[in-house]
Amino acid sequence: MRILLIEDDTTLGAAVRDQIAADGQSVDWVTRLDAAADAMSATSYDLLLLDLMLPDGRGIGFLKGLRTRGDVTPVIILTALDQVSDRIEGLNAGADDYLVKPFDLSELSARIGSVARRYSGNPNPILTHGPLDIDLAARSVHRDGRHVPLTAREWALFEAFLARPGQLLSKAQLEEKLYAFDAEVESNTIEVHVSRLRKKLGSAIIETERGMGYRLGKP
Amino acid sequence: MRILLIEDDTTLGAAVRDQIAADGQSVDWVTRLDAAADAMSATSYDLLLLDLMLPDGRGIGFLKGLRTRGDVTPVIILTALDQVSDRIEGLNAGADDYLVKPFDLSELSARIGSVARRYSGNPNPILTHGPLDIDLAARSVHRDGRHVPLTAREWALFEAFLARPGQLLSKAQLEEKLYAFDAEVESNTIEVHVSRLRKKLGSAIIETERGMGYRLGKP
DNA sequence: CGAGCCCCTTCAGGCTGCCGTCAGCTTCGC
DNA sequence: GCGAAGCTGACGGCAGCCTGAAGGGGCTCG
Repeated sequence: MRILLIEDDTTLGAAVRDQIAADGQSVDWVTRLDAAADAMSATSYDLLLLDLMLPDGRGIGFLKGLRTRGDVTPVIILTALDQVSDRIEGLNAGADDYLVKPFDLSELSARIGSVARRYSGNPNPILTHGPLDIDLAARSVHRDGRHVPLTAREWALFEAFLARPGQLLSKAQLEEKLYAFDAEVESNTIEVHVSRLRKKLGSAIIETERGMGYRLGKP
Repeated sequence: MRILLIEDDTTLGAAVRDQIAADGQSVDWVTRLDAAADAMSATSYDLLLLDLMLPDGRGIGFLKGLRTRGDVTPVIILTALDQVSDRIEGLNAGADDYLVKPFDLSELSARIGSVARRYSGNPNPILTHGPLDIDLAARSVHRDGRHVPLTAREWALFEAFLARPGQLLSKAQLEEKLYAFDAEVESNTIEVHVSRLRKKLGSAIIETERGMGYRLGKP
């Protein structure tokens, strides 16, 4: 698999390059967007690792440009900006995943592997939970074999439950998971999203513990 | 798991403390390095969360001091400095992980869980008490392997007993624990809830000390 | 640049079941 | 055996939850 790394921080870049190489992949490393464009016209890559803050522009624009030209090469965003808005912007721009710096190199390997599997035809690991088949990497859920589309918030909420199966999660905890550290929510948003998840995935999927919170139901 | 939080920002500190508590861990929070040293000489902790910039010195020095004295308590660094040099310095000084502010509280939980697992091997600590298996984080109780659902009040009461095993707790103390300061309870609410707990968990679980209060029974 | 669409948040009305209260009974200490 | 303290079944009120609907913001497409 050929990977193009676009990162201007030389220390981090070298570390990432070495990690990928150690995983047995082939890497090209550039530090500017124009160099990235050159490299991509010369070679076809299977995956881009894209820093968002670069000397000659923001990576978001570069990514949007790619997608509007119909390029579907998988992209993982590397960013120090860990505002939720930036992640959402990145994903909306067509990124497949993101990593917030600083990150573990092993985590990087895992995400690369996940994206690679998604595009290589090898099936991702599928969780099954009752009538549900969940592909975490592809962010897709099937209910009785039928694909159920989830919105961003719904997926985030569902993921929070999947991460701690059977554990009780208070509304406060779920809000922390869905919103930024400082975000203020002053209504029953969580209830509404839980309600929508139940409607889509089945009413038994999430159990209510009155006065305490919610938990993932038994399969 | 006992966690010591060393952080001088009161807003962030309170948020972190609440998150950890919500995860079912026990937290002590200090704002200075000398207070941290005091706390550590008084108690043994399973994990330190260490801010690097503190009113009475840099956390790095504190951490190095710990390690040279042979202390191997896991340390997660919390820092606003997201320079690579600082991370490397922190890790070289003997930190096990780091979090760059601002960070998601859920991410904090994940890292704590990861360190905890690395050092204990258990995903969630399970207390056993006679026929009961208690998972504080998940807020679940199993009796002879069967899940016993508790309501909010029942859980709060049960937690109060678990926090002080074997210790006598007066009805007044329990009321304080269950209700806000200004609470007015003018009946036998505690008796009723104790009765309900006994019915669910077994009659031996809570012993009555006539005229004095209640205590958790022996396993 | 405007229209249309989708998603998210907010709100309100309705419902469920938890909790506090009470009463009658049991247990305990003396 | 007597009084006080504790136990527990029953029940109504209301806090907490559910959900349909509406409004607004952002994105896409023409």
